[in-house]
Amino acid sequence: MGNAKVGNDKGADEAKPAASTRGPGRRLHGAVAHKLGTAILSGKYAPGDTLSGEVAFAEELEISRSAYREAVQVLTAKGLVESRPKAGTRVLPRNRWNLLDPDVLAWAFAGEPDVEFIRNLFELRSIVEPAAARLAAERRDKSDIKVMKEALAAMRRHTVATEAGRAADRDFHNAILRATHNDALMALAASIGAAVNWTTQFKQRARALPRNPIPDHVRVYDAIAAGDADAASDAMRALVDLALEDTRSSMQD
Amino acid sequence: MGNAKVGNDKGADEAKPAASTRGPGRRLHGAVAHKLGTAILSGKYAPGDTLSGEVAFAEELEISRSAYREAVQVLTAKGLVESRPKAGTRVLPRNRWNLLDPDVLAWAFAGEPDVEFIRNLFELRSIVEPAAARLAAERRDKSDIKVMKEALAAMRRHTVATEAGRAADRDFHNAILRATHNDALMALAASIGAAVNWTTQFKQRARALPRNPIPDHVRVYDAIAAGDADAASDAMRALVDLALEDTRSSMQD
DNA sequence: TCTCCTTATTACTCCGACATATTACAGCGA
DNA sequence: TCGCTGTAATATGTCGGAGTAATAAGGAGA
Repeated sequence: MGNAKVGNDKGADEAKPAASTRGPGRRLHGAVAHKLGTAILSGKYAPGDTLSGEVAFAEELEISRSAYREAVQVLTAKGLVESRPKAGTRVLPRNRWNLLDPDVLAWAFAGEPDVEFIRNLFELRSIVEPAAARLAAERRDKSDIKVMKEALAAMRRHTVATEAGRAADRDFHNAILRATHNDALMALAASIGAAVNWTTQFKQRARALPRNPIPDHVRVYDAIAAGDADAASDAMRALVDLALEDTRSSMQD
Repeated sequence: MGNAKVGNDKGADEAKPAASTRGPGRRLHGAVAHKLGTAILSGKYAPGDTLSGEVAFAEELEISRSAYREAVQVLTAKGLVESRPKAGTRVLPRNRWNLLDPDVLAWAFAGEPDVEFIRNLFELRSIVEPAAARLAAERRDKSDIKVMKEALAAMRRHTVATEAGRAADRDFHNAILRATHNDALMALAASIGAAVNWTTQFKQRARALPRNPIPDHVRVYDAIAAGDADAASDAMRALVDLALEDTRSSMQD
């Protein structure tokens, strides 16, 4: 069989390979992609910067070149970097980034998120969500309403101060997007849901829940359930505007 | 130096490694990702299906496991597939796909695109673009107007029948998104631009340019240049509605 | 019937080498 | 001196194989 041991014997007391967060179900290259992604989004590597060569960087991270390359492929797929022979791997300009990608959003909010970017996300919400609520009011079926009702009940039960409550909030908004029966809009749900989640988390970080969000949500729900498109659109617009106001006031401190 | 030849000697007359489209600047794993991506988007591999194991599939494609794995990482990053030990690599349900990702959109339009999906994309356009035109009218600066003016001139010069004309059309819409000075909206530009491009290509495939799109664009441009937000929004809404109508009529044949 | 454990399968990680593409420079010619 | 062309250096790209770890499935026991 051969006793030639060539595998990864990283030494008996080398501890662990630096990849900080690495639970089960979280692969090594995924952890590295997360590490590099947050580094880029936080500005540690600016657009135009060239990363150290594969060999050097992989060695620095104490991982194999294969794992490093697979991580870079992920970043490339999301438009963050570009690799060319001889030229190296360099960070692309910001307008090439897929900012709506759920992972990229997660990386953006991993550190201290840009205030201007949060404003932009709310502007996107204020465009998409009222229109989505209008369509949902026109097209929702019984099961859509059921999901929204349950999400609303869960929000009431847990409040948005808990993780379960925020998940219910996300579910509520996702249910509206799904009720439009439009795949393209549903794809935005992941992005918008992420924005909803992290911004609410930010709101309550600053001050303890400045306002009860339940009534706003109930108004949206009632309008959609009643099939009143105009009312649904208006109610959702009011909800987003109020959420933006709360978030803005808690960020200006 | 050793004469032990172990590298990739694919035989003298093996032709090429099956990866069909593979130009310079187009890596092997990129080509494989494209191949698999189009296969998934076209429905050749349905959600829930399990791909053959790494070894078997890589062998079938006549590429190394490394290249195959890097391609799969790309698909994973875009939410198309998920890999787990023992379970294999399986196609995720459609609602997990990042349908707004430019590459995914390209793969979706590589074959015969779903008519319903095109309708959904137009619905997204009819939500986002009028709102974007409104913001652009409020925030545009001189350079924004300049870019739009040039794109419009290029459209007039080449007509949308040519590739250069379609590129100008895309540039025009991108310029509007960019004039909002909102990063999140600009990220949508890539997706919407792709939709604009392929749908116009489809329109003229069926019938030779049913209507001159220039006047619609001029109305939008004038309103934005004049800073009239309401007019810009209305003009853009009309433009998208007319484009949808043209596309729909050319698809129903 | 249910839970726990064992086992087999599959993806995951590592390694070292060779191939290829692209940049940068040097030499040459106009 | 300027511009072009061919050559060499270098980093990414690709390859094959070996060994590890995680998980789903099946079997043993309660």
